[in-house]
Amino acid sequence: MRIVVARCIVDYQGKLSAHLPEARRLLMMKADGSVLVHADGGSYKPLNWMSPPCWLTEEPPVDQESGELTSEAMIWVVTNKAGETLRITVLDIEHDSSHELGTDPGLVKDGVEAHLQELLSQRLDALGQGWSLVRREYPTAIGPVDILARDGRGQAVAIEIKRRGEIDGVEQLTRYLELLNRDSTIAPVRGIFAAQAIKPQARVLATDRGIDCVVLDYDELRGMDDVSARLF
Amino acid sequence: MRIVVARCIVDYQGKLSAHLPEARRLLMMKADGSVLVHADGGSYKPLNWMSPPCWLTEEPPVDQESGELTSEAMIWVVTNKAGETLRITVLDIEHDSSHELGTDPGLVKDGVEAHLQELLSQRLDALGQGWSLVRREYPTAIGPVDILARDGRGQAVAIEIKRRGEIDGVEQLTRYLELLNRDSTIAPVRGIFAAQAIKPQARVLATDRGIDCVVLDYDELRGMDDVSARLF
DNA sequence: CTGTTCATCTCGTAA
DNA sequence: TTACGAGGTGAACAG
Repeated sequence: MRIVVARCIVDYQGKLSAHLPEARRLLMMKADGSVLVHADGGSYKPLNWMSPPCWLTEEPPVDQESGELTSEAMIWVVTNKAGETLRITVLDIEHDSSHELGTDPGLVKDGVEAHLQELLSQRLDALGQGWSLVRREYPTAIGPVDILARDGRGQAVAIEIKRRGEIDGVEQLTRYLELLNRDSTIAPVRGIFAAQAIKPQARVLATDRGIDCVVLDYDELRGMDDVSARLF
Repeated sequence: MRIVVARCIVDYQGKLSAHLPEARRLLMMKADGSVLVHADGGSYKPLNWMSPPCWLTEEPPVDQESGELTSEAMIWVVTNKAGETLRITVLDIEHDSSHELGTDPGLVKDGVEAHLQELLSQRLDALGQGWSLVRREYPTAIGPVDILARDGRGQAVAIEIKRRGEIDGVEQLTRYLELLNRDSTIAPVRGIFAAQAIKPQARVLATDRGIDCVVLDYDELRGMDDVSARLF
């Protein structure tokens, strides 16, 4: 990885056009050819970048009109297969170093949506007494339903789980319910939209369609003994 | 901005748990307190990070069990208001430098959805003869429709514009049409789904619902003289 | 290979 | 401040 701190001008031409006026920035060239342009603020997203696979070439600092050499140190041009280009005009370099990092062993995660699904499928009693799991990832023609269960009265229930409950999730569950209710062997099927947090508009849409909303508490699901409130 | 290249172990505890085993990585500390941990590959997303506002403190390298100093150089602890923490155990430092970058003038973009909407509203003649704009961002109870227009026969048309036409865009337009068609002053309203590219499944769903699909050509809309083909 | 879904999404913008 | 939608979304996973 090569790290450069320099005054620079950056132009991206591709899916859109983007231009960065002259300023001092951090330029990161990774081993896979990708390039990142970072400012001293903002979050993890670079101001501008080129994703791999891509290739970096260096253009001589020739003025496009006069054809003469300019005072600029160099122009880096990064291109990918789709023809998108990132042009970095480097005006002066404050720091330049290269480092051998090797391949990274990678990130280990815990607590994503898959875990919520696993937990809830094991704790259907959190939804009410007598609930039973039919199966996780219950297949339909348009994709798998997160959980198919039966409630205390034996009626089929399709459960869609999200970390954050937004309108898209309600649409998704609606499509599943429409399909499942055509299947006479399990119809009628009702829906539950379960998430760690549910946006108001998503709740309104769900309610309008007769879908129940449930807010999941990760810690409560994880705790084996204490489920503070039955939902049904 | 401080740039450090070092062997390190990283642990994040917050919205989820994440762990990075020991390896050599680039650590970026920005002026706003945010920290990024980058490997020499992957795209622009860091392996691990903490977004601002947050604060970095340094812990002495004390072993948690024995209470004695360990051989580790130091532990950086980054915390935010929500109590999420990023702990970086720095084992040895290969590079360490600080740079004054100043505030960045920022990015200038061109070619996003807003431009498409602006262009199309000015070039409704690209859809057919005699079309007229009612208004952009036509308000409904569930949000504004991108464009409301009238076609050559005076019928109302709701146009939803996306850069990439996917299934949720069709769902969105469907909801608008349902609402608009309850309004007797403008009903019947038909729909047009306009995008630079439309995914096959989105096209199927749109067609099934009687919504016309239009592929927008950015350059063609921008050009004043030449509209190669009328769409209706 | 395409298509779909998740994300510590990030980021803008409007109410 | 919060809520919502777009993104050069990226990244993982299934078909």
